[in-house]
Amino acid sequence: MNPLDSTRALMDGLGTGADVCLKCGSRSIGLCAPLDMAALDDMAGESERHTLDVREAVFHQGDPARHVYTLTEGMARLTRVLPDGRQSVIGFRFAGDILGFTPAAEHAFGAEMLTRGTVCRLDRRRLEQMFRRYPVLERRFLDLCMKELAASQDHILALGRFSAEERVAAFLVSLAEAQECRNHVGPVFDLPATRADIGEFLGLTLETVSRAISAFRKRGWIRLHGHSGIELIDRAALIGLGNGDGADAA
Amino acid sequence: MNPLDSTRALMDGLGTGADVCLKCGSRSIGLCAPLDMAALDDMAGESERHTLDVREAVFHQGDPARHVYTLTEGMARLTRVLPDGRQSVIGFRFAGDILGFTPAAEHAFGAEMLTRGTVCRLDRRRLEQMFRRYPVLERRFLDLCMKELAASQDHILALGRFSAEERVAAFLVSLAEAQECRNHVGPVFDLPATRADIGEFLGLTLETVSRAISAFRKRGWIRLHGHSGIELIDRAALIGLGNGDGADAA
DNA sequence: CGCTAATTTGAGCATTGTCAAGTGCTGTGG
DNA sequence: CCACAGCACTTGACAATGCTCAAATTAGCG
Repeated sequence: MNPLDSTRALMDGLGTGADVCLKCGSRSIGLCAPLDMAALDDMAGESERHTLDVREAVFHQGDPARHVYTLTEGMARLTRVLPDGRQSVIGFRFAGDILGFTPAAEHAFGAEMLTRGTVCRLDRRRLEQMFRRYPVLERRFLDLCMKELAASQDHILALGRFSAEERVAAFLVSLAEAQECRNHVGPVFDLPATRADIGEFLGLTLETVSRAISAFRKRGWIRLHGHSGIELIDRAALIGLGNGDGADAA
Repeated sequence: MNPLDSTRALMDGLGTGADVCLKCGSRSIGLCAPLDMAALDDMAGESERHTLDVREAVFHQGDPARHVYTLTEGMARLTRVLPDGRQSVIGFRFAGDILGFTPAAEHAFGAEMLTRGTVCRLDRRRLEQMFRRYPVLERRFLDLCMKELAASQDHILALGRFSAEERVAAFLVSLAEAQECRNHVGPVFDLPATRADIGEFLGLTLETVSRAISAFRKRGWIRLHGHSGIELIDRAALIGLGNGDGADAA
């Protein structure tokens, strides 16, 4: 593969347009945004592009963490399995997000595609070299990490304090915002995660997720388009539920 | 205050001994571990030490994030309040931990002391200058951030998939390990968090936390020493519950 | 020693999980 | 292009975990 193609792939997938995203507030998503062309060419020589099928794993929990991935196309879920077999979805990732960056020797969770998609793979040792050569890149990682930490804390809040419907509402809104961040057009969003995936993410059973979604549908807040399309009709209502700005507010 | 005193305070509080902690695996806790003496002196000139009382706030949710704090003594809780008044404890922090570092303009959560203690306060702009002068410091922040992120994901797993008793067991074990990391001696650990604090952290009510602790006591797994002392008699049993290594394991 | 706050414990109830059966996409093969 | 098979989803009835409300008990602190 031509190294420059790989660079373009990274840039395209990462959505490195000059515009500021109105929803997520960041100047751009993805890893390489702060690098100039010379640095990008430098980096591109080291990265490989891979295409993955639905339900295919990017890496497994426990794998040696030899690479860092950038999801350039598609949607993935991060899963963690407990010793007794219980599984949990830690989070979802979209085009432009980084997968599998860790200072640990092994991946603490697995990553599987929910759609067909592509990833850019970069050797971890090479990334460390890049850090030394382009310090701005390390700062980029730190900022992304902090942002992810903030998102994790939001999720902790949701799991600890929100009812089933509140969690599902918050999830739907954040899914819509994530897709709007990535230049989605039209009122219908992709929902490639199954009810089971959503349930494992929100700490609910798939039946409870289904009931919540049905309830929203019956209230006219959403409309379903087949199994993988969803339209938010009354987003304000969903946000009201999902923000913890409940009716019991003083 | 003498700048060098402040440096010592940082070093002491951060537990920067040369030994590797057997429990948490890191070479040392705290911020300044990788800096040499010259850098420490440089940094010390910028930091201020503060003593705080029980239940006093280090900073509030929504405050402009002008400073970064190092908790040098005592235990603190991080809290987040929702618009409707529901509150959640995001986490607990101990001597050596960093508080309030964020790239955002405002603190997304508040920090309050659970015990009397001291913090070292460093201006955020000065910290950014330190990053440029000592790049190793930025890497230190990145590693700490990744570690915290991993801890958050563990917590997400616990909130989403663990029963009440499993969560309380995991909390007690992690509390014990945190104190052992910080050179605690003897079998009795401090438990300055109230049942309500623990409940808000674990997504449970204080009554449910109390029932779980009572159950452990009746099984002989723990012994209470007043309201703020706890002794783990059968740690293996608690770990078995709290690891998700349940009885249903194959 | 007495006051206050934290904790413990109990009883009833609500939300969510479990189990089960039925419906409707979606994609594949004829 | 259509029929069928498989999977995801929906819905219902019941059970259980954890919450709510209430009262009693204990620890800590002056």
